[in-house]
Amino acid sequence: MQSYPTTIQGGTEQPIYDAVAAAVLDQRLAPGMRLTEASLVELFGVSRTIVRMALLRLAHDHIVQLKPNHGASIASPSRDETRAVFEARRMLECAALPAVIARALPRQLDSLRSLVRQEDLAFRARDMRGWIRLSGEFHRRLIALARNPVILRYANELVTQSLLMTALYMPSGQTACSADEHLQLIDAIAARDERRAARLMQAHLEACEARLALDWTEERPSDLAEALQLRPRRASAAR
Amino acid sequence: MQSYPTTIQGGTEQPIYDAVAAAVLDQRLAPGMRLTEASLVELFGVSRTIVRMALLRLAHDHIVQLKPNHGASIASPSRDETRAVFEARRMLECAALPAVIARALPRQLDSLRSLVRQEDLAFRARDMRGWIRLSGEFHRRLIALARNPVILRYANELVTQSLLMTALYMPSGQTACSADEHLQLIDAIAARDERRAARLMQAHLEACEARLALDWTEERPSDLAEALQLRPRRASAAR
DNA sequence: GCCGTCCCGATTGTATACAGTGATTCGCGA
DNA sequence: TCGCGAATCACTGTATACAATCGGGACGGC
Repeated sequence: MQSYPTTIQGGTEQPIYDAVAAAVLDQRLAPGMRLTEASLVELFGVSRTIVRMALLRLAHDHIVQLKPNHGASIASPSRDETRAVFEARRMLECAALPAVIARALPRQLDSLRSLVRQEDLAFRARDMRGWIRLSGEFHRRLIALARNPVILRYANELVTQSLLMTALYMPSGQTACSADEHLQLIDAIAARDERRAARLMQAHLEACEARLALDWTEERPSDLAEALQLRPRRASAAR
Repeated sequence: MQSYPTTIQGGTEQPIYDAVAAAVLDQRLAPGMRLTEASLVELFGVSRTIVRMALLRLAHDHIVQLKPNHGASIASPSRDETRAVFEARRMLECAALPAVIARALPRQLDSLRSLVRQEDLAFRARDMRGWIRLSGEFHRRLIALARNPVILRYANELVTQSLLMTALYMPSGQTACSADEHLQLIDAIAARDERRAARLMQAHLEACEARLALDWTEERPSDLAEALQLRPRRASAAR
């Protein structure tokens, strides 16, 4: 089970994909922000064809939303989607832990520890963007130790989406992911304690989700009647 | 946690995507088969633009391979990829079982049992294509009971790829997935026995993988020297 | 006869032109 | 001043034209 091309090496659209993805991870592109094809054409000096390919790939990875006849905007996942993604992460990352424990080398765990130190540094420096990016990076590199390209790809997707959700639903001035929990997790892995590692990962991701304001106002009503808390007088095909 | 659009509703390219995907699931399109843009244009009566969008999506889902300047062919995953996909399935589908047990309704399990009966019928009728398709369908519908759209999407991808791998590496006249194992799995779920269900799923997927001829000839040598079982006389940058 | 080279056909990669769609705005009339 | 409708604009959806690239076959030299 060795490395094989995990992400299809794109062609000319790759720079656009990378730039948008990086901007989302750094939270420079906020959820909901529109991406018109024309603006990207101008920024990257390529034709709309290329831009559209990039947008199609970004949409497939749930980084942008693609509404017919309305173009692309940075995805702004609903609360339901957020809950589903965090549940999926709990399943997936916990399930990957045994492979991580079996295959991780001590020096890789050390490298992970130094990453957590950076994370803590960024936090103390009040560099929230860098800190959030680094804590995502931690999960990515942890799952990478399982040496399964398929799981790694899925985990990458989910972590990226989680960062979007954090940007959307994190109450300002709140913390997202504690570096301490990350360190404990590494220790459990180093000790080859599958049960404890799984328990810590589960609790950690639950805590991350709990810190988000997913319950404050349940799902902004998309329907006017619902928003006004009225029921339509006449039957109008209640879906 | 309700349903939200799990697959991005494509536009005009959807029929092409569906046709190719269905053909792969039915094993009418064999791995490695080439798909030229021109032929799809003719078959579907749309422009190359649309065909390319379909191919891009199919490539993203690892159903077709897209080599630069060489166009598209049905993916023919390597043995390493096959092992990785089956390992990922073990992780993912086992991890999803607790949610399945918690959320599945009795009538849904009954419907699943009738699916297994169909599967058995197809097997007895020597309808191998139908049988393989149905056994894939079983896994898909089982994971759907976890009611997590994200996990469902990933499971769908992996099952589809597994079918491709089965087409590639299944020794002819061999069985792939036993209907009996499927029934036992349903029973364990109905009994809400998480441990047994997980053990059965793990064993079942391991058995599926073991039936494939992944070890017969280890990875066809890509290098001439390796193929002739020689070592280069002079040092030539051994990678 | 064998090997290297050149050319040609087929196929993909990219750009652009044109059509269709949705939303905003402007103008007209009450 | 307000409401309503039509023209307009910005943008995306689709088709097509042109450029680039790769593989194979013919040709000629050795």
